[in-house]
Amino acid sequence: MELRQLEVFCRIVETRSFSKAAREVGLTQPTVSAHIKSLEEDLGIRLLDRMGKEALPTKEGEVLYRFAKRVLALVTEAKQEILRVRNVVKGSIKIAGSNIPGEYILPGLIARFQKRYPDISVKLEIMDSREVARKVSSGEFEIGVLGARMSDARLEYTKFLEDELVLAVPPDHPLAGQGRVTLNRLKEFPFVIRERGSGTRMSMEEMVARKGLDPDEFKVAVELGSTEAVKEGIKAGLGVSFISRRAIESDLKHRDLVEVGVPEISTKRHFYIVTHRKRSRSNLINVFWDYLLGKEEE
Amino acid sequence: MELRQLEVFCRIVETRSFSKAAREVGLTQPTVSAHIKSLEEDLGIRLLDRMGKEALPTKEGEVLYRFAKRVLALVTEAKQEILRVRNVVKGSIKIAGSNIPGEYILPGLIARFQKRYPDISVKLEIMDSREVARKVSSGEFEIGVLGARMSDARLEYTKFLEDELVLAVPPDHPLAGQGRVTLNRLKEFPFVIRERGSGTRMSMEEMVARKGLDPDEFKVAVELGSTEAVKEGIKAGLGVSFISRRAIESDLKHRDLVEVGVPEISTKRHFYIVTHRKRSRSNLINVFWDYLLGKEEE
DNA sequence: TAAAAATACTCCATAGGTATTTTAT
DNA sequence: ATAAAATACCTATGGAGTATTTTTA
Repeated sequence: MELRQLEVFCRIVETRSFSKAAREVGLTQPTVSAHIKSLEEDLGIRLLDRMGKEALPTKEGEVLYRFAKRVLALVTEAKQEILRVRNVVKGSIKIAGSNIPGEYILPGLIARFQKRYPDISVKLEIMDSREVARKVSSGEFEIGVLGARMSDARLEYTKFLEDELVLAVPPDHPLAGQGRVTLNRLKEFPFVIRERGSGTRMSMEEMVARKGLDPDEFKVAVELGSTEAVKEGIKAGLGVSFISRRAIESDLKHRDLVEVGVPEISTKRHFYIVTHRKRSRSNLINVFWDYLLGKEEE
Repeated sequence: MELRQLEVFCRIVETRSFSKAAREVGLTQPTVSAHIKSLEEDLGIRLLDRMGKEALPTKEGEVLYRFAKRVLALVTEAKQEILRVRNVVKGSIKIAGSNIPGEYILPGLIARFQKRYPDISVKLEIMDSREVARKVSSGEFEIGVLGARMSDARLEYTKFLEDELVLAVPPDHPLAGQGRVTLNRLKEFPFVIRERGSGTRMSMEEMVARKGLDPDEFKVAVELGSTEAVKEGIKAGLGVSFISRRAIESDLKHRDLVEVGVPEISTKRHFYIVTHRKRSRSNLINVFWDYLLGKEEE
């Protein structure tokens, strides 16, 4: 059974004529005859009584007609709905955000985004950068924002905002009064660091690696699973750490933490928007994507 | 857009794989790929994101999936319903009956028929024989019962019960005491006759025509549109008439009318079941048809 | 006779296949 | 390396046409 056949069939029932139906659907009469023959053979039942002047549906034909009309209407509706959905800016977006962007950057951006697009609901889930990458890669999330590129050929990264990793120490720390420190000297002090999978951790390791040093040369006092935990760890005197300036702005202001420069290394890093290379972006995601990048330029 | 394509598409969405879907619908993977390609080109939109390991529907694909499932379910339902309807003995039958069968024969038969098939509702419409033929010919009725064959190549007649036309006169009529009369003598008496289109009228005319007489040789006092009207006309002394024995049984018994024999002519006639030669008989009609002919044999 | 449907046929698009390549994990 | 999808290519079915015949009003 084919849709074209159903269309032809319906037209015949409506016009009571093969020839008229043929004209109306833009086919020739023999083609229409063939369609009906094929349909009747397919169902194993006579659908139309050809009564010379007019063709009338049999009992079974009447049943088919009712169903066929519904089927054809559904197909038409589906096509319209598909076209409509393409341009619609209404629905919901799921974003995977790593710790720093998810806690210090995205909430504000999303709040403003929702003011501009009140019909789009946004859901943000926070996890570490490795998870962000994994879940975008697997298709669970369409879009993510994270603090380091995770190597995965399926992923496409777009540079987002710039960030700076600051060496933060407690106010009573030996380095607190010095303002700056060499990398070599730093090795003497225990560190509080994030888990593997954290973008901050990765950026940190890259920074020292670029100077030819092995991250393992540094002393690790404790490994913690979130930015806030690391901050508290530093304040408690467990050690020092590189940490996003965005996460400790108020701490620096209140001198709960003190920044120490490390002139040898570049402490800049980027956040990235990550999407799946092979996944088509929905209209909604495009709107959000454009919004994020627009904000960056401001 | 074709139904096969929709089926393949749904299977891919469900299995998240072209190959698995291909196996499940009994096609090869390249064929499945081609179907999706064709569907996507047809709609002008990407429906599935091929993400290596798994294929996920796009936003538009999700919309199509929901519609496609409904369409396919409808088609399945339609097929089942068509098969079901073929064997069902439930529904309604419309019968066109001419005056004599409609008033004196069918009501009783239909009453017994409905006891045997309580799920079949029967509607009987009474009209003269010509109308019965016309309405079956035009397809308005599937079946009719009438008192004379109307020439119409589209119609198929099946002999039904036998009937007899009786020359009926009022009790005070000159012929009433004689028991029999010659055709020639009959020409002296005015007739009450049915309208053209009546089976009784046609049978009557055929009877005399078979004897080489012109029906116009008889005197027509008045032409009336129903059997009952003719009966009343005879009783009122307007004239005599040939009339179905079935219609005047009680009148003869009570001597409200008197039968006069006309030995020269055969007064037998048949009723007929009439259907359209080219119209397929529904199951219901077949059941009724069989019932009628079964009754006749009893 | 005129109009409608069926039939016969031709043509070609495409659904289907197999074999192979490309791509992604 | 393996598995999936895409591509290339071939075949045959059947959808579409034209021309004609058959049927019926």
